[in-house]
Amino acid sequence: MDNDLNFETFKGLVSLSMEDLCRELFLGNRESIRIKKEQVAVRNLVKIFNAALTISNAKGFTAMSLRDLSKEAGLSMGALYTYFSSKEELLDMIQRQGRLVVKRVLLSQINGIDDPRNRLKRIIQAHLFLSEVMQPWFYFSYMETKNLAKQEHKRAIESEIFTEKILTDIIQQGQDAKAFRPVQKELAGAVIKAMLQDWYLKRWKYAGRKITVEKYADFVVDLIYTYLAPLPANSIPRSAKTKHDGMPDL
Amino acid sequence: MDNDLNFETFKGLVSLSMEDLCRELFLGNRESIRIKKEQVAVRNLVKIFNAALTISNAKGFTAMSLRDLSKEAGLSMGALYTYFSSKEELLDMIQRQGRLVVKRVLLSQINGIDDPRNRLKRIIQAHLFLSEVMQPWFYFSYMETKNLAKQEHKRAIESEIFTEKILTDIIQQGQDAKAFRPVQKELAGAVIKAMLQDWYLKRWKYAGRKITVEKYADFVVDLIYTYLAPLPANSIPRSAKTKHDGMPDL
DNA sequence: GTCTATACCAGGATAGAC
DNA sequence: GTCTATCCTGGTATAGAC
Repeated sequence: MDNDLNFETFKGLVSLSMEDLCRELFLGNRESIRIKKEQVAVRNLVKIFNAALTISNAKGFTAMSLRDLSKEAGLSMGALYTYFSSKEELLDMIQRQGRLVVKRVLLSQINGIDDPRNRLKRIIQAHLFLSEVMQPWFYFSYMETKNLAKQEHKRAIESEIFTEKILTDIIQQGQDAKAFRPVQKELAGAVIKAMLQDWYLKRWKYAGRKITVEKYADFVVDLIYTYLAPLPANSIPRSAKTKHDGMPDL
Repeated sequence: MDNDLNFETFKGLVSLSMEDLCRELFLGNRESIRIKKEQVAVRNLVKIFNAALTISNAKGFTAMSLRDLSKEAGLSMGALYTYFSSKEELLDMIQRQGRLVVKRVLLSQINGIDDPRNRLKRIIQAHLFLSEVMQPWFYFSYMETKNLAKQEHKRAIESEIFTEKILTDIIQQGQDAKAFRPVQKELAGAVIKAMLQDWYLKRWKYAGRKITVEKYADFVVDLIYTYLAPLPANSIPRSAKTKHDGMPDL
């Protein structure tokens, strides 16, 4: 039994129901939310965020009117504006909460795992499982980044870079320990990230093919283990042309 | 010298300047464009499409007003409407022209290459080089698919599946010929596609790191060759758990 | 805390002069 | 072929009753 994580276990470890997320969001944004009773506020925030994510992910946040939102959430326009002061603030709240949770969960999941192979496997599994549980949030964050104002936009990019750096650091660590062969870690990190993102961006496709998140995780881990496996001592280099060429990593 | 393609050669082979693309689009849409003189029409279409792609890719097609577009293109609102009859039609035109070119170029590029390894390399290179030349179109197509009406939306998805099927067919062919080891070709195709898409979706990132499209292509080809390489006869399977398990491919 | 009614503006679209 | 002026809908946001 190695350091494997399965999806059910993961779900048990993290509390990420819409209600949990909205409660945390409420507690972290009390100043800007006019409603003071936690019960009421959380109940309505759940309705608002569910509706906002559903509509936005179907036709885009810009195309979602607040009249749409009001109808879908079952609250009047006036009520909506007691939870946020502008449409833009609603956008920011969703993005901020998403980033907060991602950072916390990813870090906690790799904490204490030292072996590079296990660490790499775990971060891949954790990212995929997390994006499965919070699929609408991840999809939304990705698609609506461009609609953020400068400040929040910058934070979104930092968050993206942060995740990627976890990956490249692990690869570096594995190369130092000779557990991985020398490859361009920067590109390797980028394409792993691309594969992780594809899971939540194309979920309809994978669902239609009955591919579970665990199967996808196994596949990605296998692919990347194969690529990073040290060469047997007597073997011919797999590619003379494209192996590590000393290009400086960022 | 194998069947390699470099980016300069590719650009010489295909005619894909904005003017070429707009001329083809004009000739293919004469009914719906009120302007009849080719010279005038093509000149203005270039302005319109450049402006539309620039603004849309910065803040989204929905968020782009026709007043924005009019200003950026240097044409009046009235003039714009002689080239398309509604904002939605403009969207459809961009998407249709994009799909048309992608299909034609990809098929022509792999035509005549029979060896599965070379064929796989070529399709990866061709897709990356094409998306490099037409980056704004690719980015736009990806991001604005959800804004399409039902019919066009369906076509966009078909086009996506089409590209992926080229990949999985090549993998199948390579497996039949024992040039590739048995893997889940459906998942392999999906993640290759994800890597190809990352190139045009995150171009700012790669540009900032001074990674050229050729370097990226080499990296992806190397990664996937390594993964698909047949196992040496006496070796231990790389992963007992995740190798091909007879899951039906779609 | 929540609703209804309304202000006000920006959006897509078009008519008709040139 | 192109522009300006204008129409009208539907958007965000708020005031004030309950």
